[in-house]
Amino acid sequence: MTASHLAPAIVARDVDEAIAAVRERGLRVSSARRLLLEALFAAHGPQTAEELAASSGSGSSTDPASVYRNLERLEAIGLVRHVHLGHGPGLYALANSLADGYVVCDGCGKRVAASSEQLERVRRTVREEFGYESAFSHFPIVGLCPACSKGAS
Amino acid sequence: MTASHLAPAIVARDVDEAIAAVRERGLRVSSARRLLLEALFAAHGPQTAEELAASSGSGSSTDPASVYRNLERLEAIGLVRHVHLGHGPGLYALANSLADGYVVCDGCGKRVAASSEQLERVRRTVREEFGYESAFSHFPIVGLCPACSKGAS
DNA sequence: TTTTTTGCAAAACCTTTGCAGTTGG
DNA sequence: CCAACTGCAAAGGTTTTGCAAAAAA
Repeated sequence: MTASHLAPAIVARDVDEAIAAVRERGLRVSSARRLLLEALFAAHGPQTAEELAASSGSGSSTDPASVYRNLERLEAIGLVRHVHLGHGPGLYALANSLADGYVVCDGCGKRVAASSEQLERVRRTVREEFGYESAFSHFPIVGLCPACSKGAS
Repeated sequence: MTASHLAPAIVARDVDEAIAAVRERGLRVSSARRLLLEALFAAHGPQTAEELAASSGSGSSTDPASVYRNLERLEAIGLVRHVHLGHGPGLYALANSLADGYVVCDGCGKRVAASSEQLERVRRTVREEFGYESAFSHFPIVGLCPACSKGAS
């Protein structure tokens, strides 16, 4: 319903469940992988690969190349997703912790995570108007927040 | 109404009007600038900086650095806008030729330019649901087109 | 003449790739 | 043991920046 050509999202409650899912798909559980999963579970919002690399390991961080490769593989199996909320690097999160969508203010940069209920009406309107099954989890809805709208003409 | 923190869009019907606008804002009319404007007027859809650099000048192309600097300046005064329709480089177009929004299919990549009338209802729904004045001219609406929706479960 | 703009070169930034060595199963 | 995975180094693609020379006003 929110899907696409991506692998269906895997729901993993904790690192152990995620590790089990990784093993189930025939991937190995290396320590870099485990550390990345821990970093993803510890994260509060979507993170850059660099941030995840830094928090993968206490002191010693995982090499960025491995982080990118692992994010790619975990995304391929449906455990991870990434978003682009602006001009910077992509942001990664566990598929089941990623908001259904994001709304960002073009004026002040404020980001709001949108619930599936809030998005339902937007999706319906898009469906009726364009015939597309839309999702706002890869690119956000961009606009002006109430405060910034007032400032503009 | 579709605006943001960006300069209001300048409407220029042809290269001469654009050049006049450039001069009015105190910018100079160099030949690189003129060639870029010609390329923008000749373009059929939004173009990458590289494409614009290549079509700026017959045989001799303008240096990419100058193209980027000029696109930035022209965007700052409201003559140009840019869009991100996917993972590639940004796409640039004259502000008054850019569609009000874009809808792209996550499955087959098909891109549809959306009219302001079609987007009006989407914008209203977003306004009611989130209080934001949204625009889909910087990031597109992403989803599955009718054909690709059928293919998916 | 003064200020803007250009081209070139170099760097910055984010991400991917090749490869030889290591590790998980 | 063997395939998968790692770190390192190098490269790729896009965009930015510094600077001296050239061009616009």
